[in-house]
Amino acid sequence: MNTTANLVEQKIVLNNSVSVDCVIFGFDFMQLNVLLVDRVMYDEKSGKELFNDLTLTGNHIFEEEDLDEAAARILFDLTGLKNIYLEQFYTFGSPTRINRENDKAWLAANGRDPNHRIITIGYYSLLDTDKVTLEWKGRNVRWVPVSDVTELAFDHMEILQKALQALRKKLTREPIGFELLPPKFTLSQMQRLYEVILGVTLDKRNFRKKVSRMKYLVPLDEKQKGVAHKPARLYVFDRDIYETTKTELLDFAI
Amino acid sequence: MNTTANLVEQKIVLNNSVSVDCVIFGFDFMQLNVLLVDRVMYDEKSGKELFNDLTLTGNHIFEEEDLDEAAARILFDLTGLKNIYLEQFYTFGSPTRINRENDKAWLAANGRDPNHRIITIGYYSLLDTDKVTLEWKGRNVRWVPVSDVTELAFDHMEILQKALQALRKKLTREPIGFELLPPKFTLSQMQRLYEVILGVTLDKRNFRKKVSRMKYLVPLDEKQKGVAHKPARLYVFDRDIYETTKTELLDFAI
DNA sequence: GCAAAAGTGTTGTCTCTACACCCATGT
DNA sequence: ACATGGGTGTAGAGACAACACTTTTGC
Repeated sequence: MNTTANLVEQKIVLNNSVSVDCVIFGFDFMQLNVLLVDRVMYDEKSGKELFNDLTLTGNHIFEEEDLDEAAARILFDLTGLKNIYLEQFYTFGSPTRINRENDKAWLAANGRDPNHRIITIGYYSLLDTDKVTLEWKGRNVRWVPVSDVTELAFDHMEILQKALQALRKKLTREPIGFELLPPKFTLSQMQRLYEVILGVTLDKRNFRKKVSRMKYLVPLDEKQKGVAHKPARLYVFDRDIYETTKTELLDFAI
Repeated sequence: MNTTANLVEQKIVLNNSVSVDCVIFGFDFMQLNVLLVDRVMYDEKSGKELFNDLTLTGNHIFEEEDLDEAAARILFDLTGLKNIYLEQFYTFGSPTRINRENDKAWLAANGRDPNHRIITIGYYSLLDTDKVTLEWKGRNVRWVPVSDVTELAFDHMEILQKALQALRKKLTREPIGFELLPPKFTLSQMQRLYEVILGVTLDKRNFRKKVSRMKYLVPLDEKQKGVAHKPARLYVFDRDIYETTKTELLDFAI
């Protein structure tokens, strides 16, 4: 869904039947958030508010633009960040994607044909909420804790759920979380990251035992400073070691 | 890519920028095959063969048709089979997907604009080669062992590789292979299935130990008949037990 | 009786879960 | 001195890889 129409006018879009939707997850050590856009619709005559809800962030694809590039552009336009972890997870194209009255009314009011099907390619990304100054902060884009989201416009709730599922599956198999930690981090910070994103609690000793087997997690001779408790050892994530030692898990599950 | 143009004319297609490509894997206990379509192009004047290669199977999406339905229709048109395991795995939309001369010439000769980008949604499916009577058998659709495929038209080699990767990952985590076995099967047949599709060899005793922990694999009081060796016990896959006992693996990997 | 595939057990190593206390620092 | 999070070990259970011989059938 196009929620940033002002940007589209600058270039020729590929066509009006395909878009990219980004599920932008933000992690802040407290909770997992998702970036949502306010959608408000007023009655044309009375000016009365008809509804006020939220959508994911999306946009059209430009000519000469790869799908990944379109997703990265949407992310950049909203956050000013580049080179962020971004992954395609599913494409949504049911002919009945848009069938609620609110959604049809909103499209019609925004100059689009509510009966024209749009296929949208879903991407999710994961970034540090605190590193972002939202371009539209305080206006209509904001972070919402994922656990608070119960309803979204269009079929965006379904897209969000599928994105969350894909993110969690990925995080359990690959080290995609280290961009969210400081370059030097403590094991407690790392544990907290996994707990927040996976929505579980983990045993501290067992977590450390597991982690001590990850060769790409390099302990430093350096400790935290200025904390009112025993200072923790710092670690770094070594991508080179990860790339050279990683092994496919082809062992099949019960 | 549209390789079954005769079918498209019957209905209105959604638009000319989106298609579905199916990577149809066929298993036959000997090897893993993929269904490919011959693509031959002749010189207009001399009638000389310009090239002769292979493509995956694909088609446009009709109005009022869900993406999954489009993929199922392509599969049905080629094999006459319905209710086959089918899964969306990735969407390909690079602006430079089609940039080889052969591909451009072929599109132009088939009345399409070689510079018009088509985004294609990839599905893979998995079925029993022997259960299929190819609708176009002997004409231009045929099974090719996956290991023999080194080159395909367009970006279809990339699509095939990504499909194979997705299939293998899925097979290691979920019981998607039982449609390929007879309703009552032996453990050796099941082991062979995993070996062929994953491209590995497994230890018989360890395989059976693992399998004996899968409660949804129910041993019968019934044995093979008419085989010139010790007859094997037969098993059935119980989907109900699988659904009720399956558990998410959220344990994260090293 | 022979060919062909079925079926079975052990050992050593590793990983998992569950669980409770002392340590180093800032205030 | 106290509050705060850091850091550690064990035991029992289950899973893993490696490895070789006997059994049952059809011919």
